[in-house]
Amino acid sequence: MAFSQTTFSGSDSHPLLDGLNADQRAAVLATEGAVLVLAGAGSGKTRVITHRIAWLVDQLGVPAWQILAMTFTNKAAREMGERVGHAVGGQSRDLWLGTFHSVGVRLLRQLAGWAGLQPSFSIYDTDDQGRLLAKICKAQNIPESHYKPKQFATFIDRAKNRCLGPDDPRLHEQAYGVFEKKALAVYAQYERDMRLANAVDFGDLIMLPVSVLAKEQEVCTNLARRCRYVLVDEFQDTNFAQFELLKYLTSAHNNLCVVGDDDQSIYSWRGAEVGNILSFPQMYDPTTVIKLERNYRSTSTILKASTAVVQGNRNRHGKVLWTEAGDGEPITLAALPSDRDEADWVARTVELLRGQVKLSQIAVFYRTKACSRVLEDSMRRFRLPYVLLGGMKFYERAEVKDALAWCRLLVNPDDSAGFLRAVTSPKRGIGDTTLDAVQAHASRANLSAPAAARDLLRRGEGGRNRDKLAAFFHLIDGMRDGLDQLRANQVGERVLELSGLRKSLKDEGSPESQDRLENLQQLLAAMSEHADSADEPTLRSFLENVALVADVDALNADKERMALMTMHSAKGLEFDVTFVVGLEEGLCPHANVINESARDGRDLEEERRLLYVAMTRARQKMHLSYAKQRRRFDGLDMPTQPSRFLQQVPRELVQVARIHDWRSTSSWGAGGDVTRPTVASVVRTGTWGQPRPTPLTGSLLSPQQRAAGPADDVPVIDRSETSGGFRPGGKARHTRFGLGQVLDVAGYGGEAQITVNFPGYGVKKVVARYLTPA
DNA sequence: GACGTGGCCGTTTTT
DNA sequence: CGGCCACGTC
Repeated sequence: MAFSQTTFSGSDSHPLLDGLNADQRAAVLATEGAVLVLAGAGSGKTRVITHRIAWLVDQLGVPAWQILAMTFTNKAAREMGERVGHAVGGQSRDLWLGTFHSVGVRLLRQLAGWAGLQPSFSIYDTDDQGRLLAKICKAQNIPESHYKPKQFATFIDRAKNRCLGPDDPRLHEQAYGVFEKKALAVYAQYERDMRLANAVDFGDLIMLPVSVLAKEQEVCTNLARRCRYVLVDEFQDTNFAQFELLKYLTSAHNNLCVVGDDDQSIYSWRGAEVGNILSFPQMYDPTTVIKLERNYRSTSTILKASTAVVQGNRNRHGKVLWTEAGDGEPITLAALPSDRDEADWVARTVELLRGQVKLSQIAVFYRTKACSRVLEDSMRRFRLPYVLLGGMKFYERAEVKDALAWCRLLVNPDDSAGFLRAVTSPKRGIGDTTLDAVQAHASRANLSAPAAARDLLRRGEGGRNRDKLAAFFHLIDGMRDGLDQLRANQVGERVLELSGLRKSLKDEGSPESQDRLENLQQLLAAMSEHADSADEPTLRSFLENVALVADVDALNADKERMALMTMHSAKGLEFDVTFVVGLEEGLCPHANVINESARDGRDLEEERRLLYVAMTRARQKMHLSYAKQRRRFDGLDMPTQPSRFLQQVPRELVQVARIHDWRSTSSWGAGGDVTRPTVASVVRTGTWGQPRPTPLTGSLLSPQQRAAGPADDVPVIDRSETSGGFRPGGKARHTRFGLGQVLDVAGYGGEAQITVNFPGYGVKKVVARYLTPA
C-alpha cells in the first residue's frame, strides 16, 4: 500500500484530528485493512467516520470515487456527504454514499443482465408484494384463513436475507412443517411472477447483486477494484446477505472499516445478525479493534440510567461508557392514570419547556406505532407543532400511488402491479372480470399482466372491454415518447394530464379531492426537486428514490416542531429533551416476547436494547413514563403493569413526578371544538430552572415499598396478580371448550396468552379476552 | 363494473 | 374503534 498511517506518525496536529480524542484519532488513522470500531452511544462515531473519509481524501490523496460508505438511512448519507464536503470541498461529490439498499439498486442496475432483469426494473413495495402474494395464495388454493400473505412475505424476506433462493437445497432441507412446504411453493411462484414483471423487492436489492458477484468473477473483480476503501455504519444491524455483499466489494483491497455497537442491535427480526459484529475479528484477520467509550452526548445521569438498563443483558460485549459531563437534570419518571393522560402530560410538559428548548430538539419515543395516535391527539389539542415519523407516508396516499403506478408502468412496461393499479384509476370501465381474465392469461402464457393484456388484444380476445383496454395502452404508449430525455416532473405532468387523474379529481369537486389535487401537485414538486438535485433527472431515478426513502429521511431540524417516532426510528438521532412513553409490561417489553423461554430470552434482550437506544438519545433531559391503564385497539381500557425495565433504573437518578388532580380525560373534546384541557397542576416534574430535588437513594424499588404495596406514583411489579384474574392453578371458562384448568399465564391484560387444559379438548393456548375466570 | 354496507379482524419493530 | 375485504345492489 502506498500510504499507511505510519507515514504520519508524530504529526498528530492536523485540522482533521483536532478535537478528537486518542481513540477517535486512532479510528481515523487506521485506514488500512480491517478495522472494527466499537462505538458506544453518543461516542462521536459520525464524526470519526466523516473525519476518516476526509483524511483519506485530503491526506492520503485517495480519489473520492474509490471510497464507499454505507449508512443506515439516506439522511445519514446526505449529512455525511455535507460534512465531508465541509472538510475537503467539491471532491466529496464523487464519494459513493448510501444505504445498503441504495447501493444495491445501483449495483443491480449495472448487473441487471446477469440477474435476469431489464435495467428498467421496478421496485415493488410491501403493498405490491402483499397483493402478489394474495394472488398466488388464491391460485394455489391456500385459504387466507389458514396462512396470511404476510407470513409468506416474512418467509421470503428471511430467505433472501440469507441469500437463499426458492430452489436452494438448504431451504428445502429446513422445510419441516406444512407451512414451510407451502411457503416454498409460494416463494417459487412469487419469484417467477416478479421476474415476469421485471420487478424486485427489498430483499432482492441485496441478494441479487450478491448472487451475480458470486458467479461472475470478472465483474466482481472490476467492482472490487473500485472499492478501495469501504466504511459501514451501524454494522450491528447488518444481515447475512449484506455482509456477503461487503465481502465481495472488499475482495480486492480488503480495506473495510465497520462501525457499530452490539448494545444497539435492534433489527434481529429483520435478519440482522449481531454475530456479524461479534465475530468480525475472526472473519477478517487481522482486525484493528478500536473502542470508543467516551460519551459526548448525554449527562452522566442519563448515561448511568441507560447503562443500568442495558446491563440487564447477558449477551453483550460490555463496554464501559463514561462521560465528563455533569449530572445535569434528574430523570423524570411519571405514572399517569391512562394513556390519554400520559399523552396530555407530555404535551403539558413540553408546553412548560417551550422557550427554554427548541421544539425541534424535543422528541417522544414509543414502542409501537399504535401509541402515536393518542400522542398526536394531545399535541393537536395543545397546539404543539409536531412531525410524526412513520405515519401515513405521502407516497402511500391513494392518489399519489395512482400517479406513481402510471409512472412505473411507463418506465417498466412489464410492471404488473403498476398496471393493475393504473388501469383502474381513474375508472375506465375495466374491472375484476377483465383483469381476472388478463391474469389468467398471464400465468398461462408466462407473461406479465400488461404483456398478457396486450397479447389478448393482439389476438382479438379482449372480451367486451377490448376497446377500453386498447385505449389504455394507446395512452400509455403515447406518454412513453421521449421518456429518457425528459425530466421526471415533465413526465409527471404529462401523466397527471393524460391519465385523467387530475380531471377526475377536479370533476369530483369535494373538499377532499381538493386536498388530493394538492398532493398531486406536491408530487410534481418533489419530482422537480429531484430532477434538480439528483445525479439523474429522470423519472426512473425518481421512482427509485421513492421506493427507498425512509421516514427519518424527512426529519428536518430547521422546522420548529417536535418529533414523534418509534424507538426503532430513533436510532442514530439525538435530542436535547426526550420522552420515552408507554413503559409498561406488554408494550416494552412487548407482549409477543414476554414468554421468554422462546429463543433463550434473546428477544427480551432485544427489547432491552431497544429501550437503551431510546434512552441514549437524550442530551440533557429525559422523561420516562407509563400509563396505569391503556386503551386497546378495540376500545377497551386495560390495566397495566409498569415495565420491568424501570426497576433497573437507579432510584437516585430519578425524580418521580407528582401528579395531583389529574383530570379524567373522558369529558374532553366532546363538542367537536378544540378545547383546552384544564390541568390542575403538575408539580416538581423536574422542569428546567427548578431547584434540584433531594436525591433519593436506594433502588427504584426498595423491598419496603414492595412490601407496603403499590404507592401511588411508584412503579411496582406485582407478579402474583397476573391478567384479569387468571393464574396458574385457577379455572377458566371458554365458550366452546367449557371449563378448564389454567396451566400458565404469559403476558398481561386481554392479550395475555393463557395456557389452559380443557377436559376433552386438551391443552390450548388462548388469548385472555376469550376467557372468563372461574 | 362501480359503489355501498356490514362483518370481521387486528398491533411489534422497517428498508 | 377503525381499516379492509367480501358480498350485495344498482
